Amino acid sequence: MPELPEAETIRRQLEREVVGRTIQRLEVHVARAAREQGSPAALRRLVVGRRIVGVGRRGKAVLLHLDDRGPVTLIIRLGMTGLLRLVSAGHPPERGVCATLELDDARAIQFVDQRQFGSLTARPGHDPERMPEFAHYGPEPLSEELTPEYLKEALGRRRAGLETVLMDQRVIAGIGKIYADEICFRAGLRPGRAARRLTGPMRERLLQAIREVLAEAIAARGSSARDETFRDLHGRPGSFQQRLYVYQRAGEPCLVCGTPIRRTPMPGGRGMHWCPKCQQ
DNA sequence: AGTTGGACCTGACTGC
DNA sequence: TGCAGTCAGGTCCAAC
Repeated sequence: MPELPEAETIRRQLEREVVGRTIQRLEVHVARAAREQGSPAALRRLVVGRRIVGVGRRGKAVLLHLDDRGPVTLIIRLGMTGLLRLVSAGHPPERGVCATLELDDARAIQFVDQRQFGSLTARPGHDPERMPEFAHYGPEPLSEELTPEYLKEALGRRRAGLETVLMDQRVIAGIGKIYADEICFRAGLRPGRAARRLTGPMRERLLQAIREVLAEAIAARGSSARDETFRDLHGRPGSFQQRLYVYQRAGEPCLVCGTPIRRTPMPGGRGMHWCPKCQQ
């Protein structure tokens, strides 16, 4: 599932490849991909003919900033299985391709999304903070806005478990299942521990773990774990799956102490992976 | 307000 | 071999 590191990997690659190009055509192969916009035609009207002037990211979403005048942003939400692929024009839309953005240089960006949880939405302006999608989003985890004081405030009133809170985009934007598991491990904290029961030193460890894990995962161009379909813009897998300590490792020995990794359900039935010896 | 559970989706896997 | 059931978990929504 594409989370912040995967979205950032795609953002960096798009920035190198497509800034300056104009969107000549937009083919929507699966109408559901434009559901947030209302219709494929409405989406087409807003993006076709506009030039890509920058590529951004907010949380797990990739942002294509279009036009200097009459600014529009194409918000690409990857959902569970979404990815972008840069292909040559005329490349046939294979199974799973939901939309094709044809550029003016005989190339195209394909939006591939098996499970169709992702979406494409165009909004006026370039500032994500003014878009309804991100109105409730918490700070970017790698920005200076994420401070020990903020964490104390944000975790302090939450009765829920730490992992649940880490995955709440209102608290911090961009963390999903894989990195929530890994951050908890790196911080030495059990994912089920009540968020508001963290001490000051624990929050310090948590903050450091968030920054380290996400930065390392970006450097590794994301994770393509066991049942992860993630591929970057050029179709290559990431490599962070080789450095996962707990995610999807239930029953296997902890890489630090050898204790079998445990999997326990969190509210909603999803599993948290953790080491009973390394995590308090 | 915070929390929980279900719905949306499809492919991979499991068990009979 | 086939087929029903289960799991995966990002995000939104309804209900407690």
